[in-house]
Amino acid sequence: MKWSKTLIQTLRDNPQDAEIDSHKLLVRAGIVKKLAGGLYTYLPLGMRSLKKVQAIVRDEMDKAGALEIVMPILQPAELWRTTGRWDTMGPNMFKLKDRAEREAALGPTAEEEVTDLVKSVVGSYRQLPVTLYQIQWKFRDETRPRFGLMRSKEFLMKDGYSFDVDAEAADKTYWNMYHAYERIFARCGLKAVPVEADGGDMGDSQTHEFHVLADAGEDGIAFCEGCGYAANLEKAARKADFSASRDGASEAIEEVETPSARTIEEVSRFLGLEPSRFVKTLVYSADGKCVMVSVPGDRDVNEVKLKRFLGAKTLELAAFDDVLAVTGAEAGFVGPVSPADKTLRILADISLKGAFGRVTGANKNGYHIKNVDFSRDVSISEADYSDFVVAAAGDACPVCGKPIAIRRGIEVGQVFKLGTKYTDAFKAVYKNDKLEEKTIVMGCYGVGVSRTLQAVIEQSHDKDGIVWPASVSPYQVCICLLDPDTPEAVAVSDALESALEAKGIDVIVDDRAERPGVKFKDADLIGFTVRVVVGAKGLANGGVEIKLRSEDKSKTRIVAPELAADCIEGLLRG
RNA sequence: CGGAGCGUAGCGCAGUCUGGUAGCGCGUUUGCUUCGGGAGCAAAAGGUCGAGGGUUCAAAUCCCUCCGCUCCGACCA
Repeated sequence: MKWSKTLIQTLRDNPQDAEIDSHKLLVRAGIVKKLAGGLYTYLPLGMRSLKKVQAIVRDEMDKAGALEIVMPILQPAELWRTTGRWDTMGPNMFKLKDRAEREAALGPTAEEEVTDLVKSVVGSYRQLPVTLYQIQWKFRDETRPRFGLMRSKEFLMKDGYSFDVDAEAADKTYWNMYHAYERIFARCGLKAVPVEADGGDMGDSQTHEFHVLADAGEDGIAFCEGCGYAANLEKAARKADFSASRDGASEAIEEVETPSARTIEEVSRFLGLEPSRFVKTLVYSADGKCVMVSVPGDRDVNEVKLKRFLGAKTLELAAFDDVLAVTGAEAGFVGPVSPADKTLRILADISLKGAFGRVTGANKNGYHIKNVDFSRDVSISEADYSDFVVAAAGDACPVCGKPIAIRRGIEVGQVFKLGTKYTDAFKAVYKNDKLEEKTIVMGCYGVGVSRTLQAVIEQSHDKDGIVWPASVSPYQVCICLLDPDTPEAVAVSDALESALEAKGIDVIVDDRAERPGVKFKDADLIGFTVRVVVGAKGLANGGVEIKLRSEDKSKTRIVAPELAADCIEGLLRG
């Protein structure tokens, strides 16, 4: 392909609406162009890379035994009402009506659609297991689209769904997909790490997210250098540290006036004590019923853990009036010691078990209590002490006890055991060899294809631009033809282009009437894996100049034109 | 949805406070000179100043309403 025949627009300046490097580079290199917030056009270069990511995903899914299909983006509302998600997904779905007032949604995912399909097609254990997948545009009405392709309203996703006879078979399928995912991301040139995650509304389901570590990532991940434990912060557990709980002696309770000091920060400054001496107490409404939870003053409540512990469908901070009613005080002065409502269930973080010498709210506006002893002053049942805080750097790893670190990650994929949540709702059953009806056991597997593209850039760029891995580079080779008016140079370039194409290597020839500097800058910005310079000066020196984008200028190889194609092939292979 | 900022040529911006001819850099087009890391000179094209309304002799500028974009937060099977 000749540069002059394609459509490439590069920009010198960073777009004013881009924040992170990969987003700036996507735009500057002419990979994508924004149409509106969260909506992007893939320009010719971007389309090429996107197709390469798709091809890798498709290849690995096929090798793993999955079958490709395509399902409609426009999904009837009835499907979603069957599982109740028409309402629970609520505003995250783009909903619309046709001229006959029939409701539908632009698919944000396709569990309902695929389960409905399988229910009608599969009836026998002989047809199982089966895994179906599609690479299809998905739509989510994000409250805040961000960072280019990282969180957009419309994005390309590979979504796969497995159907097995029982949990044991589903487990095998799960790990089969897990390993396929490891290969997919490795082939895209990404270092993606699988991390344990919370199953959310799916209950106790097992799930792993695949994360690309990057400061720009939106998710927090707890890591243990010691044993390799990795978990999403929503899920990450810790070995509770009791040391801070038991310093000092247990003294008599003492009420102190703390007017207008509500936050831990304010009260600790007011009383001149470390935040860790305090107990932070919040009142939540779980499925409409109030519950109180206490955690160390320097920690945050992990609502996902709390919700899971309670088995609640909904969990939110209790309304102002409810807090007053159950505790007798306004938020800021509540505590676990004798709240107004004697039937109020009180939970506390495991690290507070047996703790004394603590400061809590007094359930009386303007007052706190000192010297609280949890085993003496607080009425919490044994079972209601659990892990309710967000893991933090330095916490003890739940597996090996070494201190954990917190990193940021971009979630590029997730594998998930769904159990029978959807097959129950749709009554998707099969008959076993004894003619008994059994419910199909499901799993689902997602790859954010467009997000993966950006994750590659986020993980692989330098000050000059993108550094594409060969597998997803829009063109693997860029020939900078410095003298497009010199027949000898053109002949060398054309011959090399043909030789590379004959080897199945895609190549773009920069044949523009631009100065060398412009071509070098653009080649670096777009980041083609291999750069070849064909110019009169080089040819006089004995050949063409070949270098990897990832290499320094000093590594440039000068190679005779007839040997160049083989040399490049070798570089791309490895 | 709450808080903050922004909207002027394809891109990046100045001009707005203090109303009076719409500007700069990059890019684009043409010509000449250049030519190994974003060249120089000369000429040119390109704008409903986000939209609508109001005030005024006069509005990019002041007032009102709306729309869009970005960031922080909440949210995220």
